[in-house]
Amino acid sequence: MTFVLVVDDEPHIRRTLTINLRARDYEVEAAADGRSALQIIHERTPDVIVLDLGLPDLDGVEVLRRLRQTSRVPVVVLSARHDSDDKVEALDAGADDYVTKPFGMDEFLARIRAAIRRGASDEHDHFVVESEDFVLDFGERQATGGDGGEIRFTPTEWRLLETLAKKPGHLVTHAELLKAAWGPAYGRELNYLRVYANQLRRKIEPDPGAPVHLVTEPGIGYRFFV
Amino acid sequence: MTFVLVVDDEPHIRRTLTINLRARDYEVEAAADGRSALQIIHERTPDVIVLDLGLPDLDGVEVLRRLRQTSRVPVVVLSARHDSDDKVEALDAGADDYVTKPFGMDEFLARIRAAIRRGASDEHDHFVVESEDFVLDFGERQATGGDGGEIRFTPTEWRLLETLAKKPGHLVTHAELLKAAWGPAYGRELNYLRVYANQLRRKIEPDPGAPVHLVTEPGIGYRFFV
DNA sequence: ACGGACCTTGACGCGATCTTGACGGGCGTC
DNA sequence: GACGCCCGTCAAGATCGCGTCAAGGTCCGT
Repeated sequence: MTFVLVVDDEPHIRRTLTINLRARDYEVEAAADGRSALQIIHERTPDVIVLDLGLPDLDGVEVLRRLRQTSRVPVVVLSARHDSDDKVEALDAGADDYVTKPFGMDEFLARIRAAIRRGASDEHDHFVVESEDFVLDFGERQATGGDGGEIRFTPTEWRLLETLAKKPGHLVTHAELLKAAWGPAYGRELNYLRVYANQLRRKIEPDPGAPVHLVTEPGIGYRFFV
Repeated sequence: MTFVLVVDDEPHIRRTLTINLRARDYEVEAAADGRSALQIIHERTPDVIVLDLGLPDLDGVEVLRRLRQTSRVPVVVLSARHDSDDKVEALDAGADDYVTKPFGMDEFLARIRAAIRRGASDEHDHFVVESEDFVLDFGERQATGGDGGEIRFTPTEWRLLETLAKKPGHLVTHAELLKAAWGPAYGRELNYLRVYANQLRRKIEPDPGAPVHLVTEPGIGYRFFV
């Protein structure tokens, strides 16, 4: 089921969008302000987010920026403002699309479909990785050790592990990992990677001193083996 | 350099967009009809495509459909029609964004940036060189010997090998190799090359004393044979 | 305000890698 | 045959990248 998050402070709009989306068999959750939106996103990443710019607490663009630190979820921005500068700002902050109120429902739904289609490419969200030493369930965000005990990961550790596990056996460069786990603004903080690679190894490697799952490719990046 | 393809039958629009994009340091190519657009795409995939719907030969939506059978390149559709149905059709055919003429250049450029940002899903060049004695996978940075065992190369060795392997059979001069592997400041450190050519031969030549893959051209440079 | 979980940042040691200089051999020229 | 040029070979020292650790700092919920 495709999961859509609608963020708008006007109850009327929230209601209209929710009803129309539910009628198309989307699973919809609604938030009235930025904080609760970020909260929901943290708990469960939506497949697409509909975001109004004029929010009571945080600015919509600010929500977008924070979101983009950690995620690539498609975001369709909604706004009453026709001002071109606002559009530019939102798009550069990481919005995928910008729809001006008032808008036709058909067009809106088509843009949502387009956004979901794009997002679907890199998120095989519900996949599970199993090995002798651990089971990683990326759909449920849950990990089990070889002895059956739960392994706990921090959000950043999990994001790293996920981008590595998406391409088992393949080289993933430093830059790719930093972008995926910390956001597009990070590119040179190699020490972060060293610290986290270390932490991951302690949790998934039988012998962290001689890693077999998380292998480093000197000067380039890392490689994950199931 | 980011490569943008502009497809529009109106010379005036083509010119305006090309000039504005080039001013932002994009590499731009323009096509006036659908067939030549598909031709260009076939030769070299752009990072983003700007596509007008009203083309003289093929319909824009048709171009989009054919394109989407083979590629996921971001496409920004341009149209004079405000009609909602057209938007829906284009978006469902695979467009990433839909901009209605007339539009502000700032907004247009922001949408282009957004499209490029999404499309940049860091896939590296995936060229592979195979011979009896080894397989070199430059996308994965992985090398296998004739016996199936892994061959390990240091970062500098890879850079050298890559610049040589890009032109199999062709002469590559000392200066080219030094610039590619060590940077533009290096040009006279021939001894580096000797040391590394030596190391490479030990790893890829069946008989390092009589090299067949990495051949030296006295006084000029080296030549790589598959 | 307090405490805990998490993220950031700097320092340090070790091993791999790079740099540098020296030496010897093949080849052509004088 | 002697010399110079260019290349291959080797090994020692310098440097770099990585793993490791621990001390703040930040953000959150209680």
